[in-house]
Amino acid sequence: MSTQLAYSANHEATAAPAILARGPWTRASMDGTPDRDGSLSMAGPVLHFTQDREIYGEGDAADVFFKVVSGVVRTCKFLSDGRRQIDAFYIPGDVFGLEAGAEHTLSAEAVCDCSVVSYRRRSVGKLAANDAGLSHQFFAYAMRSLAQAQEHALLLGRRSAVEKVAAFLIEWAGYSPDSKVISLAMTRQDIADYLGLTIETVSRTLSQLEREALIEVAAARRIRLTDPTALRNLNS
Amino acid sequence: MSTQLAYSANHEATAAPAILARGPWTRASMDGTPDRDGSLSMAGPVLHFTQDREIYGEGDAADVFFKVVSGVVRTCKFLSDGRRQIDAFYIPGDVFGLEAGAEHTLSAEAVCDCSVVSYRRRSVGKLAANDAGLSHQFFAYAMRSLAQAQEHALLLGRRSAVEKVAAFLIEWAGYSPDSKVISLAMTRQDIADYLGLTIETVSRTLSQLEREALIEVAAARRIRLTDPTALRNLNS
DNA sequence: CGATTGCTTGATACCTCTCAACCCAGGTGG
DNA sequence: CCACCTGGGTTGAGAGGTATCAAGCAATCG
Repeated sequence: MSTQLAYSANHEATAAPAILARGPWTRASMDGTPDRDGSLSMAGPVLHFTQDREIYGEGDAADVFFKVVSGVVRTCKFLSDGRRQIDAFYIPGDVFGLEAGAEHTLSAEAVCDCSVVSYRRRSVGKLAANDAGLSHQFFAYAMRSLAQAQEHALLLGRRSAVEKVAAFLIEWAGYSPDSKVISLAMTRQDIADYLGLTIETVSRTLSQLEREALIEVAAARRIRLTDPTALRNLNS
Repeated sequence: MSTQLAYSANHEATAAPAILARGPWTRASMDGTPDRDGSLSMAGPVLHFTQDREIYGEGDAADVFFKVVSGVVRTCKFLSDGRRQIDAFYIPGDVFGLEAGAEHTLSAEAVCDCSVVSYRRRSVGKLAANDAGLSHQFFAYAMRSLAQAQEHALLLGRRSAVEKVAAFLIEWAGYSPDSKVISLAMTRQDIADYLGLTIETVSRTLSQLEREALIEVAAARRIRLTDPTALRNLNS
């Protein structure tokens, strides 16, 4: 938990701007999001969620969407027997929960204690109708999410456990202030459900990578990339 | 090959309208696509591709996108060692190849001989800028594709081979005129790469389902769903 | 402290892959 | 016309990777 708080604090300090700046094209952030173009009036209240609290469920009315202020959020789907597939993690600055239809197609939950801003979708729709630029932003947002989902499908369908874990580490190194040390907000179970593996396989694979001196597991949630290049080469 | 031709002919006969009507919210079709709202002038020439011909490659300039007229198209990604993940199949009426960025993020190939109409993206963008309805259609299209990709990720990450194959059969039964008999345009390899399996596992699983009397493999590309309900129950 | 939670590790089972042989239908050319 | 070849599909035997089941460890929290 201390690691989680450290992680959150980390991002709260650098805050949204830095993360938005890092690359809107690789994350589900939106430069055109209301509070960036000055029309802050559209933003609803900031909401707080404690760890593992559901933000919305699959099938819930999608009349609002959110932007992460601090902490980390996950979106996921469930099978009736409880199997879970995590679709994406969202870090400060990222937008999630935006839908075309009336209902959410996934659930969203707080990975750690986190706060999010909500936006009424209706008012955004009206705004977009009069603002070609903004509506293009929405399209771009959707297509960016799509590209990520497709990359994720490739990983799930065609990569081995080592490759999956390596890809995960590299992805998160990119979001870390120090790209050599990763502070994870999520549990092994979250990682497993994101990669389509079991918790044990994730753990074993991390141990294996440590044995091979590619990484160093300083603490369970704190991983140093000893050899990022070799790690990257695992994914051809 | 005879089965493929039969399949194509089938769809050519009923043609785009029927397939669009079947449910734009489950497929990557677009009601707002130019040739539907009367501005047919925007459509480029109809192009023909023979089986397995590449329509565009990952990284190619995405200045045009396409709509299937007849036949079936697949979009996919490759790893450097040749592993392939098929992202989606497109049937007549479906739009594919639309991007937010300048480049295609996937490759597209002809599953069987097929013809497609091309559209210049630039002109569509201009049109959308003046037409809130159309630009919303683009957003809806992207979000629909996203929802499909997420469902696909759940399948890839959390379902067993039988469940995957059953899901595939049920999906295609939905696109078939007779929902009990499926005519497949794609090879076992295509199915395998779509489901994240090997060709042998697909074959074995189909045999198993036939042994259990859930399906009947009339011909390699022609499958009758003997017990659709049981098949559906496999996916909880 | 004892209990709980998250994580690691081990032993084993099982599912899917790999490698290989074979079948079958269609097309080709002698 | 038939032998042959080819491509797609099926099936089998065995290997391997990941899951399952179970135990143990460390940190946190009451």
